[in-house]
Amino acid sequence: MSDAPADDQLVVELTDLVFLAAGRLRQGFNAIAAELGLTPAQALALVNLRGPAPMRDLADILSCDASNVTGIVDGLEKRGLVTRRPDPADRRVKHLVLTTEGSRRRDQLTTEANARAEALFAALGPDRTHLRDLLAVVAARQDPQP
Amino acid sequence: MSDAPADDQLVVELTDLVFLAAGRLRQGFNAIAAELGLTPAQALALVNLRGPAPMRDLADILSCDASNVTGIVDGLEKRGLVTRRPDPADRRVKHLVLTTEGSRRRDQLTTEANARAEALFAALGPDRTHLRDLLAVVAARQDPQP
DNA sequence: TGTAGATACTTGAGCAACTCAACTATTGAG
DNA sequence: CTCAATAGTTGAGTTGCTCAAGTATCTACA
Repeated sequence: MSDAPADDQLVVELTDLVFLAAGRLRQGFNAIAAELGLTPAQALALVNLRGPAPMRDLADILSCDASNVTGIVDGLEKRGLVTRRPDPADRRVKHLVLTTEGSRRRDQLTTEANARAEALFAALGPDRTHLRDLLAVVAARQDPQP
Repeated sequence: MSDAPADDQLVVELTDLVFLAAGRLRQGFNAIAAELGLTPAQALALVNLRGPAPMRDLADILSCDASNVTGIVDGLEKRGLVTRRPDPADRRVKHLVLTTEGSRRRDQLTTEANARAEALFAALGPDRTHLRDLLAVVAARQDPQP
């Protein structure tokens, strides 16, 4: 059995550091979103819109209620970044399609967010692959506790 | 110069993994908070209350507006977990003091949250120290971009 | 075919968590 | 003594979310 208090301390440190890194990344993302006139949720939806896809799919990706997506997409549509296109094969479904401007804004968002992330991880140098591998092990765990 | 597209891909992976790990940790924390009848913000405030401290300090720790703390502490006080004690030396200040029940609930929260975090990081084995060291490098960076 | 149950989306009510501006009470510095 | 700064509160407003209910449509099966 290993040293329990030291173990505890390590887990606390890990938790704090993960939250800190995520916080920096999110803060950067939100700042760019704001520059582009988007709320964080709208920006998050936008970067997850590649091809045309039903609204339901977006709700699944964002793992939130469908009614939430309605509001977020309303905002994107009002800004002319996205349109709802009815699916002829299933008239319940509306596909979300990026407009030209929406596509442009989405690319800008991902590019700039990536640049910020790049800057954040730059200090690691080649160890970045190592960090990824370690985090991948954590990610591979099934959701613990019901 | 290194391979730009591959670099980009790595940064995207790192970003996703950090968000995923943070998401799991937060989800676990919020679940425990809910079990204890606390909202996430209340739980976060509670774990950051050690000794008696001015409300201002808590606002700084949580890096949020002072008026936000007022509401959160109202909730904790209504649940009997915390009391406001006026500072005799500076009558503008109110110190937040944990009640016995508040202390108990706080310990429970930290203990259980730690157990969940422990479970999340368990798959790493001894590599946990390595992960911490890498994340510490990231954390050491000054906030990039103004 | 007809109908019962599932599914996609919307609407409305409501809550949590936040910010900002304005206010009161108090303190500290000149 | 006065004036700017600070601690805390209040109220208005926003965002992001959930849940319940409703409409329209689809699917399966008896």
